[in-house]
Amino acid sequence: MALTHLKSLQALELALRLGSLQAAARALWVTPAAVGQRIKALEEYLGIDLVVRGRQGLRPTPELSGAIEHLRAAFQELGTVDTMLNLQRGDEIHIAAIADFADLWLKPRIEDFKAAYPHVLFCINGEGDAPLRIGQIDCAISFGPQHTNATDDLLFGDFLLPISSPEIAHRIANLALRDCLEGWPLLHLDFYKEDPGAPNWSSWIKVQHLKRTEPNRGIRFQRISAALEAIRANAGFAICGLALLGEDIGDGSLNLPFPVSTGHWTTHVFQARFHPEALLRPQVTCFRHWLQGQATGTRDWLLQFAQSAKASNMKW
Amino acid sequence: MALTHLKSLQALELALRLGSLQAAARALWVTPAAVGQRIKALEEYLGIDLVVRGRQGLRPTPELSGAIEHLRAAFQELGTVDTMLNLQRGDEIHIAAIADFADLWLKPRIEDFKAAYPHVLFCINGEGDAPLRIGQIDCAISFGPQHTNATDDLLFGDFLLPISSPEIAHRIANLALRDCLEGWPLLHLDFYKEDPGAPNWSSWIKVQHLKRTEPNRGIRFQRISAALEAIRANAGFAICGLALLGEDIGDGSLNLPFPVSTGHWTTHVFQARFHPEALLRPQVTCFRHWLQGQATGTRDWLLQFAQSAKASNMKW
DNA sequence: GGCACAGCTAAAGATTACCTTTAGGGTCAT
DNA sequence: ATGACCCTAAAGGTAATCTTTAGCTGTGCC
Repeated sequence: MALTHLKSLQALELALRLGSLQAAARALWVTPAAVGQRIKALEEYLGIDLVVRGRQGLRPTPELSGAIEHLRAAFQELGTVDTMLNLQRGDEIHIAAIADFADLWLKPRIEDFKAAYPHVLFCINGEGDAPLRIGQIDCAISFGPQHTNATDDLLFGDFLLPISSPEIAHRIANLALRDCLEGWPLLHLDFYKEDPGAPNWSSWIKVQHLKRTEPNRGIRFQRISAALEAIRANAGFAICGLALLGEDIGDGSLNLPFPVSTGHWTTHVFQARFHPEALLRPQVTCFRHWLQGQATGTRDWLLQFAQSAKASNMKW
Repeated sequence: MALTHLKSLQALELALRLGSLQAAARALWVTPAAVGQRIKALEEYLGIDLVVRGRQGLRPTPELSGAIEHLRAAFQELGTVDTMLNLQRGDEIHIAAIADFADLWLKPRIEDFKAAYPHVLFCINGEGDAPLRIGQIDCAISFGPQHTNATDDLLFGDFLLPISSPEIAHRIANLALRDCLEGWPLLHLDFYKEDPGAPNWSSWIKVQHLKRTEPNRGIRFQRISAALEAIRANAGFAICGLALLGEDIGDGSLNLPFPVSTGHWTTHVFQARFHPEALLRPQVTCFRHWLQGQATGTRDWLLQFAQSAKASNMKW
């Protein structure tokens, strides 16, 4: 009374769906003869014919026709099971991401993914759960001119605005706008230096008509995270992309002392390129979709934020 | 990329559904160790645990939990496929039925069943597609007092009414009712003789207050079909159950020259008894349901027919 | 605690299902 | 015709999967 000939049923379903034994054989990674044998075994077990080899492909016999839709549904479900279980498999995803992006955007979010797929290990820029292996970059995330080819996923461009510590923001709150910067150190982030659209202090001050001596003087930072650290310690002001600040804006640990309307979009964008071979692994594809979803969230958040400049020209 | 470990998935689903490896092993007709191996093989292939052996049964791990419902659905569908294909298998169903019932009710209808399940062969009272084999009665159909036990399926009781050929019906159409029978032969069917509720000519005529000499005289028939033949040849009248006449009433090849209100229900009923072991074969169970459905159809038809006596007291 | 019992696990050998290979026979288009 | 394509048949080998046997672990009972 037990269900037998599962492999025969599988072959039968595939052969009917694909229309030929050969196609089914390719899908199953076996020889066409094996598929024929599987089906024949079931036919002989049942004592009835199941398929007729007609011109241009296979056709089911009347005896089988009633069961076909159930057969198809069954293997559809099994396919889903297969995918879901494969997603839970142990796998290492190796990511090479520009350091600031990895530290400030990717790593804080990736715990969310790891919670859903606990057996997936990450190696980000050589560090993480999985050890570094040579030649194993599944996903590279860069910041640069937008590529229009299909192999790159656009994540988002950023929105740059001066930031400071809450303390400094408080101290300048009552000053006239044009005097706000005078006297404070200006921190310069190398990160955006190549971006033709990203403002530096010199250009931003000129556009905003602020009073400021020596706008190019100040400390240069190669790493945004180091600059943020300095800013939290009241070291001065920096022009930084909001997307990388994440919670720091919302929870008040960093402030935006100038109107949103003074911000500018970068022309460079963050984009991810996946190794085509890596996308054969369901985990990688799953991660890709997750990454796209997260990026869309950030993009929408930035858009809404920048939009708010028009609605209310408030200081933050 | 092909779906593998089908047997493992089957064992997994069964073990989870039944709650233990042992129960699954019984269902699959293998040893418990084999079930454990199947599941373990899948676990090792995936590299993740799928079940935990907790107190009182198996429980799925979080990694598996999301896929369980799909797994269950898949094997539910496959079970349906299995049943449907098994129904199409070649099988012989051996029926012992009281002859008149077999000839007049069962055989005319059974073509319908055979069309749906072309590979099922029937042997009815030793005749038919399948040869007679000793000790192989799957279903016995009798006419007698209704059994109240669960092993007998009630099919229907019959409704008895005088019948004649159309010609005779036409000839008596203008006579006074009480003179209708006088002069015609009365045919007696042995079939209903044991039934205490079934009228014979003598009792029927007395109740209807007809004028008739020697109501017990006439020809006796052991087989209803022979009597019907005679009636079609204008041999006279017979009191017969309508269920066995089938199309003959509807298409006018036999007539009911007296009002429906003069009819009587039998106290005996047709009932089917299936061999318990035979019911393990899906074809037999399927036939049983078909038989019940057909019997219900006849029962409803009879009821509606008898009911019509009250609505319109018309002659047929 | 000691003990039997039930259910799962481990290891090894046996068996069977299943696959590949090779060869052959249809059908269709050139 | 003839070659391409696809399915079928038969034979042999491989690997999956089963059984057997023994051992382990927790549970209930004395």
